Amino acid sequence: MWQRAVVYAALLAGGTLALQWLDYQRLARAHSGAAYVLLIAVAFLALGVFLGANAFGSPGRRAFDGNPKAEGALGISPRELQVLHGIAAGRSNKEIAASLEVAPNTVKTPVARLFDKLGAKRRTQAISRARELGIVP
Amino acid sequence: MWQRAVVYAALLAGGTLALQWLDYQRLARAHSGAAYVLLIAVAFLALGVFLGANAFGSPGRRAFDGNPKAEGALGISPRELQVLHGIAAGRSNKEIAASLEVAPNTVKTPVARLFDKLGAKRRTQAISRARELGIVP
DNA sequence: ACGCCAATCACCCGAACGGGTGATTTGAGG
DNA sequence: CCTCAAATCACCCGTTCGGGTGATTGGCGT
Repeated sequence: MWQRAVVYAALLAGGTLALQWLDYQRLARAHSGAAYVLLIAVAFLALGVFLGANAFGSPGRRAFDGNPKAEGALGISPRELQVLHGIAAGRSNKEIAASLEVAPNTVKTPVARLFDKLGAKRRTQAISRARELGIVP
Repeated sequence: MWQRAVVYAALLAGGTLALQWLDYQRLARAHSGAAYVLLIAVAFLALGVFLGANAFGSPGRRAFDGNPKAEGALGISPRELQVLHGIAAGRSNKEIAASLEVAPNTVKTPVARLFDKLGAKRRTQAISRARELGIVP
């Protein structure tokens, strides 16, 4: 995205300089200079708006892909992540176990380990922590 | 915010035109015109970036103000909302009761009513539903 | 006046959870 | 080979939660 914007900027700047050079003789006459400068200003304003919106805007529109850094730092395993998403979706251990096709007792182990890793005492706190860390949306 | 940007734009445009007019004589000489045009272009590019970022960017930076429509439609009372925020923050009934300065038994009533209104069977599900509805961030 | 609703609170009891014990299996790495 | 960690699972037992019962009070609308 930044590469594309840089290309656009280079093209526009290059075009501007080229026109400047070719029209240098005309620029010295009448009032055409003021209109020309305004045209440049408007063009660059539009480019700036485009760049600003794309560079700084709409982070929410990107697909959520978790926070692999935090997951790695906390040592969250793939299974723990699966269980965490089940918890955050509002499901009980029993329901999570059913969807993972394991016994309910089995779910309790990654749950307990998630609590340790997230510093949580209960499910709701684990969700809250995971959201702060960007691990769940 | 838009008003401020418009003021900035008007000032910059006005300043540009004033300089244009005052320097019209100088513009007809040497290469100073190319440098001048580039200066204008850069200034408007910066303004554009600023406008773009603020107009289209960072929706997350706005203060979260809930979803009063959904709250009203579901009939969620101010107390219930307080309790919901406590739940979403990962707190136990006991902790929520302490912060609201009521008995733990008292918290259970709005909790139960939130579950009814959100169609939830447990706290985690209530959080999930409330987030879907935009009631909690 | 009455009815409704929210808020407060107590209590009963079952379910789910969560901390703890333990066991086994598997796979990766040294 | 050994060690370690993850995953699987069972069980014990205490805590929290949640559905239910009930009561009282206060505010608002009819």
